[in-house]
Amino acid sequence: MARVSLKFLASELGLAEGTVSRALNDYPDISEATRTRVKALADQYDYRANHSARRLATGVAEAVAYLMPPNTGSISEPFVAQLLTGLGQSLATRGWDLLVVQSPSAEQEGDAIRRLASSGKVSGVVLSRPYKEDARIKLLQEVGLPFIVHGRAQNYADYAWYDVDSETAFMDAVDHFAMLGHRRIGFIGAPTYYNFAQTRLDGFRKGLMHNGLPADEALIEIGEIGDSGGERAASVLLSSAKPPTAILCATDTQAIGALAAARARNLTPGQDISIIGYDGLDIGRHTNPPLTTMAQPQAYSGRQIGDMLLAIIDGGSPTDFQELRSAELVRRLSDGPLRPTTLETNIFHGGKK
Amino acid sequence: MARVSLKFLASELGLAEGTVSRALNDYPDISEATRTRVKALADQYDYRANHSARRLATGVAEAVAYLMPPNTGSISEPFVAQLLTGLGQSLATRGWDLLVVQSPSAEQEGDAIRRLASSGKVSGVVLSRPYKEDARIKLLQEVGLPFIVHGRAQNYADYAWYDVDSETAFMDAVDHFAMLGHRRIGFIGAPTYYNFAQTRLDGFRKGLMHNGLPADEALIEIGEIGDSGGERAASVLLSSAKPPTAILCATDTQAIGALAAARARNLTPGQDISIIGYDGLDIGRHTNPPLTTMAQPQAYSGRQIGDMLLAIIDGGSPTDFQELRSAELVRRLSDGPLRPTTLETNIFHGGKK
DNA sequence: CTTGATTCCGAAAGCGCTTTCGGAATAGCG
DNA sequence: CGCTATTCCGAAAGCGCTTTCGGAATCAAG
Repeated sequence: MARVSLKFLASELGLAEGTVSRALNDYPDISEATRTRVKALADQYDYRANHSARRLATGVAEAVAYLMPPNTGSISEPFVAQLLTGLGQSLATRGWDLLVVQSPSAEQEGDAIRRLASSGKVSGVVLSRPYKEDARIKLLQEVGLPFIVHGRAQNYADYAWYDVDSETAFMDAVDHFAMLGHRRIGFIGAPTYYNFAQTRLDGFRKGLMHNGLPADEALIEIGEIGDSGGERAASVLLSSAKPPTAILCATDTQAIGALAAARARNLTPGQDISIIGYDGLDIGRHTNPPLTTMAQPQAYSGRQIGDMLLAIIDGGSPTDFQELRSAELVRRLSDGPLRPTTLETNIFHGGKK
Repeated sequence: MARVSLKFLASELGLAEGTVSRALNDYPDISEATRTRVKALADQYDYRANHSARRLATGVAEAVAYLMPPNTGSISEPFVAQLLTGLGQSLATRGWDLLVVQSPSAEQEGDAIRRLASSGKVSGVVLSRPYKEDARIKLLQEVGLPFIVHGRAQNYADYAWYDVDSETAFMDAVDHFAMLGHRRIGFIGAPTYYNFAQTRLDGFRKGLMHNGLPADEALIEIGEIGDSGGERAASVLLSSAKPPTAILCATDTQAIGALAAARARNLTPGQDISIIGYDGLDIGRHTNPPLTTMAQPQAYSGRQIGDMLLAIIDGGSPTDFQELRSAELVRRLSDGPLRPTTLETNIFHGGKK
């Protein structure tokens, strides 16, 4: 079944190429009769306009790129597939394509973006997991490529983004811990060049303040994203002189690692120590114990982000497309009220010393 | 920074467009002097050939599509991101693009493929998770689009594929269980329209035979992919009159669900009952208890698949690219030797009845 | 039946690039 | 120094589609 061209259809129909094209694209200056005649034959031959030719002629790429976050790997990517699915659905409503682009290293992301812009391959870009100061955002603005950020950078006034309010979520989580009686609350964060990491840390600090708790820097530990990062950070926290009785983690995967670290010390999470994560990963239901977490609504985020990007490409003002969703606490079994355990008494001794 | 065209470069250099093009593409009939002159200016203007125009002129798409498996969602997709990363790396060596395409439903996948083929958007396709009888494969062959299958369908003689030998893996797993003394071994499978599901079931059966164990259909339960499917299937198995003492699961996510089902019955996996999964998901290290699994080497599968597909597109014979890797048992804590527990005695009673 | 409006389609000019072909300029040779 | 071989570049023809423009045919109105 060889590829059929416009020219072929035209000759077959005894029409000019231009006429066939206009018929197919529903131009008003084509009679209903020939329009249906043309479309029928096109269907019959399963004709599909060559995309490159179409793009060349119209000048619109009809495609969008998703910039794959660098350092992709490990458990932390369950959301990538979900996001791509949603994005794809959104684009499919127009028959647009979804490109996945990645750069070999973080340094070369600028090149990748520049290449995208100057090759005209795509009409828009989705950027994930921005840094605090994100050069990519500035670059996208410079080259004038429409884009939307999944997350926010430190200043987020003048571009489009879709984000979850993790700052509030972390304040709420501290409230939750405080309500359970915890006063020594630890925090496992991610590298703060990621803006989300900074935001969550800020939320944690505000939460402490809001509950009249002292900010003890010794209770804050930064680790890599992922379970092993969380495990290491939790080990540090738990082996300190005055370990926390509750730990808040910047990501679920870190929290999962923290659970392991706690158990390795014969502490039962949910009883001897409380641990809460953030993300709402499904897998948290099956950890030991099931992980309490702040779930972000990511089911339809892909679709939403796609729709927003398309609107911007259509000429919408980026600043009209800034959407902040909120996360909600999903209680499972890794948190619980403060109770005087061996750990606690140790702490009290320490405190009295 | 407006987009710069060949024409602009040509006029700027006082050369003909064709000459500039050939200089850029390293044609031998261009003097070294002008070649460097041209390239310098191109660099200066950050020139990048318009891809659509180039594709139109050369006729090669310089892009490859990944067909996103339908029903994507839940935990089962950690590998998608990994695969895409690897694929992208492979394609990047040539500057080719990676398209992600999905169809709204399984029925419409044929249309999606036909559209891909007749629009000339891509020069090749990666197909994941084939069905036993996979119409998509036949279709791809008909339309003459180069492709490679990640996995295999029932007959797999005449196309390219990259797969892991799960049949042998499942035989090995049965051996393992038998060595631990188990004789009532259950199996939780996936829907057998997926060929991998059939393969694994076959491996299980062969394993039983190899160990002289009877094939008891009551010990085989098919469930959906995913944790809840596994949980349901395990519940059925465990609440039967003669429950198994060991369960083999077609996927890790099902096994994770099975762990939950066992614990819900106050059975401790690894002691009262043995459970083994397949996939080697990282997350298995954090389940309760950590999941013993047969790990497939998927770290570089994406790169490998990409390289194979490119070779085929270059004219290689698809049948020269069929690669079978093997999985290996990763013992964690969800399996153990058969021991007479409450469960066992129940079984013996049942058996004597 | 003529005139001005409409309706519908053909023709042609690109979109930005590649690639073939031929010819001018240069080099190599006796 | 004349002649053939090379080297290097210009010109032009597409690739398959879109879109503007103008004109032929049809229509309604006078």
